[in-house]
Parts: sequence; C-alpha cells; structure tokens
Amino acid sequence: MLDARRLRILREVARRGSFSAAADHLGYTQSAVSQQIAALEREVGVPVLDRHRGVRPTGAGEVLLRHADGILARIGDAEAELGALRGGQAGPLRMVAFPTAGATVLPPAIAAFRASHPAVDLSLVPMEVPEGRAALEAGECDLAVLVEDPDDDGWEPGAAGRRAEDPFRRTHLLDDRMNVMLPAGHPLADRRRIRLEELRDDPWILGRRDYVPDEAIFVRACGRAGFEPQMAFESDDYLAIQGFVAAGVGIALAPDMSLVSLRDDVVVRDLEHPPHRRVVAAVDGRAWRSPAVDAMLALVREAADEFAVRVARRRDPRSPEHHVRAPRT
Amino acid sequence: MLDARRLRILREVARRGSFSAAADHLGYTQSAVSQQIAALEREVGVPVLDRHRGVRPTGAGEVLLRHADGILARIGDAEAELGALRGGQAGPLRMVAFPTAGATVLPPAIAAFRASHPAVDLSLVPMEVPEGRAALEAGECDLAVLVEDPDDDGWEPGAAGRRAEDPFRRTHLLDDRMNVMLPAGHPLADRRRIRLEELRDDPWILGRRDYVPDEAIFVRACGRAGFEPQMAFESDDYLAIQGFVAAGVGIALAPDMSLVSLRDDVVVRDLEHPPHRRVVAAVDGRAWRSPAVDAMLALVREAADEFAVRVARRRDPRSPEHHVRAPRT
DNA sequence: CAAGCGCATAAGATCCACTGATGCTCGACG
DNA sequence: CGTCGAGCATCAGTGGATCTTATGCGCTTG
Repeated sequence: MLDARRLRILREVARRGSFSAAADHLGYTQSAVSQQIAALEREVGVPVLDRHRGVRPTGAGEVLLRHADGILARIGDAEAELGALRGGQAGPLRMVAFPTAGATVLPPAIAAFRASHPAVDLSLVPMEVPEGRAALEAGECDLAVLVEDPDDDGWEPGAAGRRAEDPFRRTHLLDDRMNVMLPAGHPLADRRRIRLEELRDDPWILGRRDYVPDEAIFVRACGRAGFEPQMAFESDDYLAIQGFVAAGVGIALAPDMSLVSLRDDVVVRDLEHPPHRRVVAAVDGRAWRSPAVDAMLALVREAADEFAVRVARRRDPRSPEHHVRAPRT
Repeated sequence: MLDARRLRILREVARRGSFSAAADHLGYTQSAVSQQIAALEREVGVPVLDRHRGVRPTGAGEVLLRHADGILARIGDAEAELGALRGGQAGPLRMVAFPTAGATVLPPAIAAFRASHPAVDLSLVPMEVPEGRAALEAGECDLAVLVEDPDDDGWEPGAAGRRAEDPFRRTHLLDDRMNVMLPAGHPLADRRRIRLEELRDDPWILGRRDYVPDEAIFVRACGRAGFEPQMAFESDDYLAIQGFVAAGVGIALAPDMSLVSLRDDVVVRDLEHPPHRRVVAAVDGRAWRSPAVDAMLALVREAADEFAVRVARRRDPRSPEHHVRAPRT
C-alpha cells in the first residue's frame, strides 16, 4: 500500500525542486530521500521524478502529488482531532442517566459543558439504572449517572446476591432524601413531620421490584420501623405514582429529585428518620478517561451541589408548605 | 505520522470485532494485529479499542475510524489512478507540435485518441520546433511533433555545428515535399513542373533563418541547382508568405502541409527534384513511456499516412490543376 | 473443572529505513 | 581543457520496526 510518509517526501521534493533541499527541510539526509523516492518508484513501477536538469515530477508524479495533498491533509485532520480528544477538546462523550436525573440536575451541567467544550460531541441518553450500569460496563458510554443503595454499595440487583467488584470509579453527587407523598385529604396531610410507622396500615405504591434500589431502601426502612408494607400497586414512573396517590390508590415514598413537578392534589411530608438513596456519577475505571469526562464530572458535581442547596432551601422552616405548590390561579 | 497500514488494520478489527478474524482476513497472524494495535495506541497515547468482552472501538477509536475510511479511500483512488496510468488509461499526456502539424495531421489522431482513452488528460500546445524540442528535452511534454532536415538528422540550429546525440526516440511520420508557390500571373505559372534553376533570378520569401530547417533545406537545394537565392523578405507564417507571393513581393517554397488552405491568387507547382522536410514524432528515450504515449504515437502515424495519401491523390495526374482551388463562385 | 476461544507477551528472524561515505554526471569557470 | 562544485545514486552498516512461532492468561462453556 502507498505509504503516506513517502508521499510527504515526494511532495517536499517536488516543492523544493531538489532532493537535498527536501532532505534538509524534513530532517533527513539526502541519501534517505533518494532511497525513499527510489522505493516509491519501485513500488508503483513507474518513475515519479524526472532527474534531468533539476527534479521535476513526471506524469505519474503529478498524479501522486495531486492525491498526496488530500491524503496528507486528511491524516493531519485525524491527528489534530486525536490531539484535541486527548486534550478533552473534541471527540464523543456519551452519557447515560436515569430519567429523573436527566431532567433535574443534568441540564445546567450540560449547558455549561457545551459552552466550554463546543467541539465535543456530547450525547445524553436516559436509561434506567440497570441498563445504564450495563452500558457503562460494556463501554457503550463514558459516564453514567446512577442510583445506588447507600447501605449496600455496588450491589447489583440482577445477579442474585453477588457482591460485584465492579470496575467503576464513582463520584458521589448527592444523597436524595425520601419523603412521603399523601393525597391532599389524608389524615396526616397537615402534619409537618411524620414517622414511618404511623403509615403502617396504608397501602403503598411502589416502583418496579427489579428497578432502582429505591424499593430495597424503602422496604428496609419499613423493616426498621417494625412493619412490612402493604403493596397496592407498582409503577416505575414517579409522575404516574403521583397520579395514583392523588386518586387515593395508596401512598408512596418520593425522593427529592422526583419532586420538581408536583400535582397540587398531593402533599409531600418529611419523614422522621428519612432514608435516602445515593446518586453517583460512575466512569469505567479500566478505560482511559478523557479530560472531557473529568470536566463533565466536575460540572455534574457542581450542578448536584446546587440542586442540593435548592432542595435544602425548599425544606427551610420559614416555608413549611414548601413541597406543595400554590394552586394555579 | 499516522500510518495508513495501521488504520487499515484498525478498521478491519473494528469491522470483524476480533483481532483473530481481522488477522485472518488481512493475511497476518493474530499476534501481528495485536502488536500493531498496541503500537497505534502507543503512538496516539490513548487506547483505541476496548477489549472488555469482544473488541469495540473507544472514543479515540471512533475518531480514527471516521477518518480512516476517507484516508484509505483516497489512497485507493491514488493507487487506482496510478494503475490506470501504468496501463495507459489515465493520467496526463502532454503533446506539443509545430502549428501546421497541429492544424493538419493531428486533429484526426486526437479525435481517435480521445475516443479510445477518455480518462487521459490530453493537451496539445502549438510550439515552434526549437521550443518543442526544448520542451521535450526538459520533460515538459511527453510527445513532440517536430520538423527535421532529412540530410542532417538531429542537427540542432542553436548549438553552432554541434551534432547533438539527443536522447529522443523518433517515429517517422511523413516526408513533406516542397513545392514552389508563384503569383497567379508569374511567367511559369502554367507549367506543370518546374526546375529550381529556372527560378534563379526570382526574389525569394523565406521563413525566419533560425527557425525550422525549411530554410536550410531550401538553400541547400538552390546550391545543388547552382545558384544562391536572392532574399526578398522573411516571414515565419505560411499564410503571410502566401500573401507576399500573391502581392508579387517574391516567390516561395511551400511544403505540402502548408497547403491545406490556399489563396486563389497564387499557384503551387511541382519541382523537378523536390526537396522535402521530414516530419517526426519524438519522445524522450530516457523517460518511462506510458502506453498512452505509444497509443498516441500509433494514431499519429496513422493520421500522417492518411494525410500523405490525400496529398498524393491531390498530386494525381488526372487533375493537373490540383494545387489551385477553383475560385469561389 | 477441563476445554476452548481470544488477546497479550516473549523471543527470534527478517525487513526496512536511515546514516555516512563514496561514486558519478553535469555544468560552471578559470 | 582541466578542475571544481552541486546534486543524485549507490553501498555498507546499524538500529528499529514488524513479522512469526510459541506460550501465557483471562474468560466463558459444557
């Protein structure tokens, strides 16, 4: 196959009109240039340079030169882009995040990242936690925002009891506190703070059993409170859960992150010793990590902190009804 | 610099999803592929393949692959064009010819060539003989149609008396016979055939002295006829010469090739022992010769033969006034 | 647990590319 | 006419790159 290095030598010779000058300019000896051109001619089977008085390209040389610029330019492009990628300024950056995170903490981080890294091809695909974990494991994404059970780090729901030594490097983003969501007319709807055991006889609406660790956290919390929750329904969508709660099908636990939009016919109340789920950003510890990933990680952390601050402010005692939006006028 | 061979290996690995399969397909061992990929990664400083369960490109790999197709395609293009050039099917073909030849024998040859070699980039630049010779010598053209003195092959007008051992390989095209051109009212205008010495007292119009060998041929012929011609004027254009002859400034020798268009107020007559100039096609014997050049040479030869046949037919005894066109009606 | 598949690595052979020295050709100049 | 200089070709030698063969190691499978 045609060797790009030889094409570069040929181009330089044609440009300077002499082997010696080209050699000087390329940092070779004249001998090396001569041999490379000879090798090139041997390879293509046709002389490419006319050595008679000066050095001029032959017809074959012209053909090669015409293509050489394009080939070398493209190689240069590839190298430039690789350089940018190594520096975190370009290349793909594939994120996955569970939908709630994608809708809450990520948008500001993504906006900031796009501003600071305009050449990076950033993509975010919403994915439930197990799928996101698998995508990261398979190298199909560079950064995953996941939910984990703070009492069982690295526990993987699919693999029965297996305590996975997964290869992820985690960055803690925030602890997402669980609240209790009641229909507006619930007997405890006016209470500022509720103990879980007060709800032992209510029917509960849960997320899907094999889904995010939310359910495990919830069930364990009930266990600690001394009862086993009575299941009314399952749903994997917090908006649907709100609907069921409003309709009086049951009550539910709702993490802070799921409360960015809230119907006005449900109320959300603090728990006494609220359980929480841990939200982390994970990257593959085995793979090379682009600076772009680190930059994104930092921005996501920052966004998560801001989000936590906003949540804390909502929970501020000066506005006890913080979780219930005023009815639309 | 990024090596195209490695890009090809990378592409094959990405395509087949395995080092071994790529190695089989490329005729390498698995080990070689592994080492080449490792070398590529060392070179770019970033892993390009994710070996975790199967082999998948990383971000850097994607970047490389995106460029690899373009680079390899262009290299393929260059190779294909070179192959075509080696086979005479493509590439540049630069001809030069003295203007009269370009206007007479060449057009049919060029038409045929363009039909049979549509991908060849054929150019014809009219050039006086010395310039054409220089262009061929300098490698600026691949094929030159020249005029030479049949009694002094290879004689070069510029280099005083030097009998040049030039590196040209010649193909004889035709012997271009000289005729005498007289004004319509000349005393000998009715004669079928004229001996040169009968014109010893006429003033002659010549081409430029340093120009094509026509003048040397003419002067030598006069010498053989026993006189030295009396110069009336010089011109390097046969159309202009016709004008001077018509105006009675003098008479002239005119080769057959210059007679494709002839004023009707001059007549052209045969000479008894007509001198001739030799028209040849020359190529550089030192340079590699593309098959396209040989094809063109053959076509030019053919066209010259046809031209000679047409001239001979014009000279046919059944039409004694062959050289004088009927006046336009 | 053994077998198989697939990539990594080691060792050795070979090839390739470059350097340095030298030869050859051609043109310039005394 | 002979010498000189510029510039390309060529040769020998060295070091690095790139193959192959052989082997190891990890992971998956039966």
